[in-house]
Amino acid sequence: MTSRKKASTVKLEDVAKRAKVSIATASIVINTPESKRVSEPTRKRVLEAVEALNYRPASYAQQMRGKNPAILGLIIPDLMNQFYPEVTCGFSDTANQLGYNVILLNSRNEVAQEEFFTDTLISMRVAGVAICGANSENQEESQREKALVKRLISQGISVVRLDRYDDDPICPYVGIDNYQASFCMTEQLILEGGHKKIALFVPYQRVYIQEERCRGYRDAMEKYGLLPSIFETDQIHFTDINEKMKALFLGNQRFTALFNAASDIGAIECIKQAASLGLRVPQDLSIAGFDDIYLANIVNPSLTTICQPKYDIGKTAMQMLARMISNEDLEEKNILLPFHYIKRNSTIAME
Amino acid sequence: MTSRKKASTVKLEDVAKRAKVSIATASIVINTPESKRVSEPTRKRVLEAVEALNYRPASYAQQMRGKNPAILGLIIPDLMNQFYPEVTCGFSDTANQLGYNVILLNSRNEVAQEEFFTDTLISMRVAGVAICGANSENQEESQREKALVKRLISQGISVVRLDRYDDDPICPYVGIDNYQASFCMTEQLILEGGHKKIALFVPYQRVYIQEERCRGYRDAMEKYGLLPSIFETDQIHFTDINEKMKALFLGNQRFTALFNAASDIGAIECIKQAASLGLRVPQDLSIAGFDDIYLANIVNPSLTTICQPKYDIGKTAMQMLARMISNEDLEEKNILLPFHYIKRNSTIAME
DNA sequence: TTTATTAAGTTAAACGTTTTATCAATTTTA
DNA sequence: TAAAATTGATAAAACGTTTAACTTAATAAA
Repeated sequence: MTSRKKASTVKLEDVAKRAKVSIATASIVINTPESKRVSEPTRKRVLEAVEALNYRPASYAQQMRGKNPAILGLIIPDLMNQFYPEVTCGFSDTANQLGYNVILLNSRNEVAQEEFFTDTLISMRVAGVAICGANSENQEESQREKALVKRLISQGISVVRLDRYDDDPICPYVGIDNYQASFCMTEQLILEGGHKKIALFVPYQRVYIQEERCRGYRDAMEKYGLLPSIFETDQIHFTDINEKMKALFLGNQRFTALFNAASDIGAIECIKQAASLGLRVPQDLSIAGFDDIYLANIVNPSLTTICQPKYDIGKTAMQMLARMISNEDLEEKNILLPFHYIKRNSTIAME
Repeated sequence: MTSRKKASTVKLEDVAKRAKVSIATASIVINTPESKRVSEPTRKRVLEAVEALNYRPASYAQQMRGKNPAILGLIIPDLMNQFYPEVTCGFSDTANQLGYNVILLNSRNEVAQEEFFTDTLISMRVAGVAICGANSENQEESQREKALVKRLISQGISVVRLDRYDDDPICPYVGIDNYQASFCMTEQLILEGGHKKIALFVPYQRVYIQEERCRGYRDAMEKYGLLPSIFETDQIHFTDINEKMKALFLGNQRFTALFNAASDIGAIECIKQAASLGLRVPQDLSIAGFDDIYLANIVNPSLTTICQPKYDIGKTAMQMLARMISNEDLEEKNILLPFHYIKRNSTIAME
């Protein structure tokens, strides 16, 4: 990066000169409109100068004087994934309403990027950070990610976690009850679809929320005396989906339903693979996903899934962050928002 | 917004104290690693203190000293529209690579929001702004939007425009040649599809790029001696699409092709409406869109369209902005990136 | 008249960092 | 030995804004 010279902009001094008053007076006019300390004609002259020069106080100088910056960081793993623009919207719309600005940081699922961003955010002395962590590849990355959150907190920056959380909560989080959601979907497949052999697909990276989904599935199956069957799959590049599906749905095991608890994206990939294997969805095989991205309703057949309140997750995280920043104590440290089971055409329903 | 107190963070003074040196020395160690002005043991003590306290210089103080901020603004109309996350990615990935951070501002297609954002960005003294303007409802809004760009420029802030541009260029822009793209699509429908009666749908808001698309369509039609038929439609809520389609494709005019030049989103809506009217696409009616959003390839039938290089538009805008900020003069003020005609299943092809 | 009070402003310090100028101590050169 | 140069560190100013403390002049109260 080439070094850059600061562009000169209009400053309070210019306003004061034009209005023929001291800098202090100009500042008072601008900051305390109700103050009686300035006569009407003087106030008018200052405001005219502000208007004429289009003056806006430099926020860096205000910040130096002790004002907390109205800047927040939002770290997300992948803006191209349909899930995140909606979360981002919820977060940033709410932030704007509350008078904050948002620095968007797209980590591309790399912890190293997140670490770099963290340094930047500390430098900026942002008021708060919302983070939706990268898909950690392994234990070491998970640790680095945790360290990074702790580093932010140790610098006096408020942090909330989005969507993904942890069994060892180092900061508040906002998400849904993944256990309940997974339990609910499994139960629906059993009761509504009449399935007895249901396979669960989860990613190799067993982050905490994925474990929760496994647990929900397992408990639901056991509640109805059915045998849980959990399979780890490549949910990033889908390299082994085809092979696993062939074994499960064409072999002699004859599963009748597939719950891809990792994501809708993955479930849609499963629908594609089913077609290539000559399986009809949902007649031969019911497929369910998780997230309810926009695509879920477009794809053919449309996808039965768990709807996560994406916009609300972003919105709630922002509201939470605002409260943390102004040191209100949170009545509840973690917030689980309601989810919805959405029945579409990729699963059968018994009459 | 409640007033907020600044959180205390570790400062250079703390580092200096811990290392038992002056603030100046600490600063020198941190900023000029190659400098010979500090002895090895001293340097080591300082770096240890930095490490121990996890010190990062406050960027607002650096900014006050004259360093240009590494912050840019990106104003987009609607993050929920699939088009923009991709542009945003291209922009912000490139920005991060060049050492900049990006404030994302989602105007929700409201000029008033854009004006508010502009104030904020001026306050922050950002180095540059990339703006993709709101869909102006009328002439007055268009003017306000232009005024806002001029205001930024007058404050010494570099500005580029994305995707949407103008006949009166007040700043550089990045996009595609909408005239050529529209001409190309129309010509393909004529030559490849053998169509003679092709309807063009454009939005009521005739922004400049929409005019360009009209012009391209018209010229292509006239080149082959065909009659242009341009229809203004509600491309926001699609309230009159159904009615217009009924008239054109079920009436006695018998158009055989529809080019929705406004967007893919609109074209996909047209496909839906065609189905509800009992028209088969593409057998009864060919439909083409504009943008090539992700959905275009998912929808059934998949959509023939013009592919805009979304990621590259963002990336190129960022590179341009970087050059403007460092005062390199641009060899070309405006950049039109290549587009592609993409044939899919929503249009017929003669053998 | 003298003394408070009020009105309408101004001065100057502070915020955290960088950098220029300065200084003291040491080493080199004449 | 004295002068000059070098080394290693520091003091202080500057950046743009806010604000507590202060000033001056006019007015009101005693």
